[in-house]
Amino acid sequence: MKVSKAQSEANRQAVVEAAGRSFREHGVRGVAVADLMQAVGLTHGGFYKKFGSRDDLVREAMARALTTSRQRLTNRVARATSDPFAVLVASYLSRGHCENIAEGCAFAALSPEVSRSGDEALKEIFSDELERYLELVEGVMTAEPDKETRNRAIATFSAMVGGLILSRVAQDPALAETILTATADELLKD
Amino acid sequence: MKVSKAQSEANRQAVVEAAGRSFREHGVRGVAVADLMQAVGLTHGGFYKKFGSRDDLVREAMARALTTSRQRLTNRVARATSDPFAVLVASYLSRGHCENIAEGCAFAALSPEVSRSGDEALKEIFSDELERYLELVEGVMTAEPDKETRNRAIATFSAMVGGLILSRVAQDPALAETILTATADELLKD
DNA sequence: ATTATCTATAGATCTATAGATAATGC
DNA sequence: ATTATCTATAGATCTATAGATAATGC
Repeated sequence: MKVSKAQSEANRQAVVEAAGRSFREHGVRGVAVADLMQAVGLTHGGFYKKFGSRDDLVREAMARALTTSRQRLTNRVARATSDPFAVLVASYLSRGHCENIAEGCAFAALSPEVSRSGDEALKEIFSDELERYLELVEGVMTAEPDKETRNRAIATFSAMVGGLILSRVAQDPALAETILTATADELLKD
Repeated sequence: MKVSKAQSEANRQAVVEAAGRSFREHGVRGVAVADLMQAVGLTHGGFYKKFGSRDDLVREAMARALTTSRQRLTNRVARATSDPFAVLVASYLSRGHCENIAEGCAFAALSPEVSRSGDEALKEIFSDELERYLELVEGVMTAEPDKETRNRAIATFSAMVGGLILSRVAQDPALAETILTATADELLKD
């Protein structure tokens, strides 16, 4: 029954990753501790030896999910050969991102739920990461940002997040696709 | 204990309205049937004489919330003296709307939660209303819409919804305000 | 007589804890 | 000996139903 210390830590990390995916896919309230432990092949009893509370896991999983997605975006932009801004917008407003909510942007998946959370620390995590996402967009737009650049970065990220969310609401696949492309095209216009 | 037929119907409508507000404020999963009945001054036992199921109420309350918000927007735009598009954008991306989630746009409050719902009829309600909201934006932009107008309407509504959602995530009031104004300014620029 | 609402409760689900079990690590 | 995990369960909460109660409406 017992496993090595290294395996136990690996199990813990697996729970954090499974939680990040499940919370995005089913909502923070839509996942039970037992589900997460089962996803990693454990029973629910051991959960509280790994985490102080369910809320602790929510915070850890969301912080990880947000930084991972941001770093993935950063890497894609860095690898871009021609227009980094176009790569940023296109990879965010892509069909793959729209359909893969479990590994996608946590802002698009969970912002409303987090906004109304009573967990102030969780809201701080989202709020702090929002600043970093905005800095990322800003940095992609220009090497020497000014106030006008920042405002454009904010408007850009608003459209990206809103476009992804609305695309997921549209039941007609053609409309879902149009929302992604129309929003991206408008951002790349000016 | 018993009330008149008219009063009973009034109670039913009050439950639908309280549900619309509570679902937007606390999330669809964050509200219990007993809470809603209590908000109207009733006990939870009578709920199932008024509604077939909790899911039935969710659909009815969300359909009502979406059409009510849309009609309110339509009225404001119709009453606009100069620039209807500016009125549309400014009233959606306003501090009042940001702070009043209970009576605000259900797309901004609940889209992600509805997108992952297993209730196909609920998703159809959101999807169908999305089309009507897009038609509203389109109609405000021009009297004779073409494909390019529609794409701009889509991109506009994406930015509106995303801006409102991100403004609610920002914990710093100054950033919350900047997200609203920067997104609105960018939409009014071209 | 009918019925809108109330009280009470069954059954399901979830978080968190307690104590048992068995493999690790000194 | 320590401890990672398991089984079992307490306590809370939620949906839905059953039957009682009392006011409406024929």
